[in-house]
This record gives sequence, structure tokens and C-alpha cells, in this order.
Amino acid sequence: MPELPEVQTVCSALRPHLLGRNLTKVTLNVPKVRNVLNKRTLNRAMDAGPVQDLRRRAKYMILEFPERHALLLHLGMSGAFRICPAGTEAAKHERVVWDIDDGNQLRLIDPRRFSQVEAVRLALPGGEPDCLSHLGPEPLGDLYTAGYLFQASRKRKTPAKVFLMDQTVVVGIGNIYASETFFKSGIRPTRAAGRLTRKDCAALVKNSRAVLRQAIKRGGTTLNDYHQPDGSEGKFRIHLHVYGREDLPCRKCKTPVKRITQTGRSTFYCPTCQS
DNA sequence: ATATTCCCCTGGAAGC
DNA sequence: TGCTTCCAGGGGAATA
Repeated sequence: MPELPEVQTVCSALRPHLLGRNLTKVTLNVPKVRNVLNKRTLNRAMDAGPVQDLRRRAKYMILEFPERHALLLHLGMSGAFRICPAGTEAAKHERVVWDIDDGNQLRLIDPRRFSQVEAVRLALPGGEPDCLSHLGPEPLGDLYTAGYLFQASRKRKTPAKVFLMDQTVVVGIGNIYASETFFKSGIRPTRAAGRLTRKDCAALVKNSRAVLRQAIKRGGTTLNDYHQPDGSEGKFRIHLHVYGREDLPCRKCKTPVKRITQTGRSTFYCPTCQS
């Protein structure tokens, strides 16, 4: 997926199409995407009135309607939203289609069907649903500090990269930006989280923020599936230092980039620049 | 409590 | 050309 920068990009692109609009109809082309996809509860949210807000929390999007009704949206690994005029020919793997009252449609396209669409109630207007309460702080917010990360990592034996991708520690950092963050910080992703110094934590916080901000600026990273809602690609790929560069020379020191597997996911790092 | 492993699904690329 | 294997931006449940 869609890590934080991609979700942020999608969210920003969709907002002008949806704010203040009524969603008049939803069509489910699959019985189930991931989780509960109940047409009756989706309609209940949509029928509450026009869209009040669309915001990102972690890698989720919250589409808010009046009276604390909301749709919780997640793109999974391969989900994408498109806005197009009603009647436009269906793309392959179109899973859910919403009719908007301006003649356009919001369409969820997702080959792998890991995406999530669920009607939820918010604790407060502008808030989040209970099912997101386990999530850690936003990486671009004030709660994500060196001190926080240092405290959270004490006595943790899990590899530091796995730790940073743990959404209960800090949200939004996925497989690509984790590798990039560790490269930028000069830290081996295999190091036990509990062995990170306060200085390491400061570097990780600073660099994860920088990487995410840069990626947002470029509209995210397109590898295969990910596209912005207007169909264009994210432009951050050319800025990747290690991700997807196994055996290619490190951009700093020319040492071949190494790929290892951590909890089933690929990790890329430079054996010279990162210790 | 924390740390791995497996699974959800489909398609593209690489290997034989 | 065609078959097989591996791999993929996530995350949750089930195991150790």
C-alpha cells in the first residue's frame, strides 16, 4: 500500500470531489472486500447527509457524515480510488462504486482485495472510531518525539525496522519508507530496538519525518499498483536510496545494497553506510 | 506481553 | 510459448 504519503495524497485529491456532496448510491461488485462491507450500514452513513470531512488517520481514511456516521477506508496493498463521470467504462477489479450527486463516481479498484470499507460511528465529531484506538501517534505530529521513541523501544528485542513499522508505536511508516529512514539515519535495520540510543531515536524521528514529507511532496511512490486518483503516478521512486535496489550500488558509497527478510518483508540497506 | 508465522487475494516478473 | 515459483506499499488472527 499505500503508506502514509500515498494515503495523504489520495485523501487530498479526493477532498474537493467529496466535501459537501451527497453520496446517493453504493454498488458492491464483490460480496466482501476485507472486513465488514454491509450495504445497509454503508447506506445508513451515506443517508445521514452530505460529506462533512475526509481526513487521514494512520493509513486509514475517515469519510465523515453528519451525526458521527463515517466510512472507514483502507487501501490495503493494492487499492486505489478513482473519480470519474458516471458511465465511464469499468476498470478491471472495480470493487465498490459510489454515485456522487454531481454526476461523478468514486470507484475503488483493488486487484488483491485487501482493502477495507466499513461503516463506523465516531466517538466525537471529527474524531475516530473505537477500532482505531490501538494506533500509535502520527509521525508528523507533536507526540512523535525522540524521547517517546526511546522510551517505547526500551527492552524491545524486535529488530528496529520492524519496531518502527509497528503501527502501535508510530503509524504510517510502511516497508518502503522504513528502509529509507534507516538508510538516512545510518542505522542497521536489524539492530534490536532496545539497543537504539537516544541519539539514534532522534535521528529516526527526524529522518522518518523528512522522508514522509518529501514523499508527500512528490505524490507518493509508485512501484506497481499505486496511482493517484487522477491516474498519475507518484514521483518519489527516483528518490529512493535503498528500497528495491538489491545489488545496485549504494548512492553514497557504491557498496552493493543488501536485501534481507524480516518478518516476511524485504528490508534493504547499505552494509557500509549503516551500522 | 512480546515475537514470529500464517493468511487474506491477484497479477506481474523471472526462472526453467 | 507455457508452466512454476517467487514476490509485492498491509494488517489481523493465530501461534510460540
